[in-house]
Amino acid sequence: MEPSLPDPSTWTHLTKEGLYRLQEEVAERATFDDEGGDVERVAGVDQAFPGDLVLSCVVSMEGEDVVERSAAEGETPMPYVPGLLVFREMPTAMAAVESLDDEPDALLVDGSGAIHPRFAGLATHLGVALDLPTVGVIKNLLCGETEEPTEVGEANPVLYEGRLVGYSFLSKERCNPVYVSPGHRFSPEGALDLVREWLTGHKLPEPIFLADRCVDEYGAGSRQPPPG
DNA sequence: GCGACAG
DNA sequence: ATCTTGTCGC
Repeated sequence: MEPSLPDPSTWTHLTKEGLYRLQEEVAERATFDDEGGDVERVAGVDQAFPGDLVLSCVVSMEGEDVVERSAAEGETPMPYVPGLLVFREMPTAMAAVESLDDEPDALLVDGSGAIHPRFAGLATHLGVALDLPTVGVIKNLLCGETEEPTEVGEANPVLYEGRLVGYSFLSKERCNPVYVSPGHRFSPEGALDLVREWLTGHKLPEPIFLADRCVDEYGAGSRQPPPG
């Protein structure tokens, strides 16, 4: 059995180099192959940051139906640093996913996967920590090179350090492309397929779109558990 | 040294 | 991410 990753409470005591090392370990444990099996239930994950708080919402779906929602909140552990976003969003995102009554077959995360300086974005950390297949979707490229797609449905490889880490993908007319990458237990192609399957007319796949709306309402309202 | 840089 | 009105276009 592999040794478990350090507890989130120790992260703030680590140096930048220590955090980099942690990400490298997570990347080593991640698998970028399609070994998730049948994917029926998919949950979207997104965060918001009102004041000093971190709010996370998860919306679990099967087909067209929302089958469950969950939320979690906490204080910001540390400021946002490009490449180290995971240490800011992980704790509440994990808590929100773990508070679901029924575990989904896969996670669509508002954050990157293999498209990352050390091949371990938020989606990868969540996947490895929860042992769930995950896919990362971002709106701005963190690293790597790609040819921007110009036609709806067009997807082009994102290369970083000679590796295929994901795809730039035009999901909707008159929108900027999104960048899709495997988090854990998905290949770059499988990750792109999952995003395509969960597109319903919005720029982002429906579970993430709804998690986005959910977390906004959760933060704007009386911070009560989100309604159905 | 300078700029770039998920959310 | 967040601070924010109107406005152009489907």
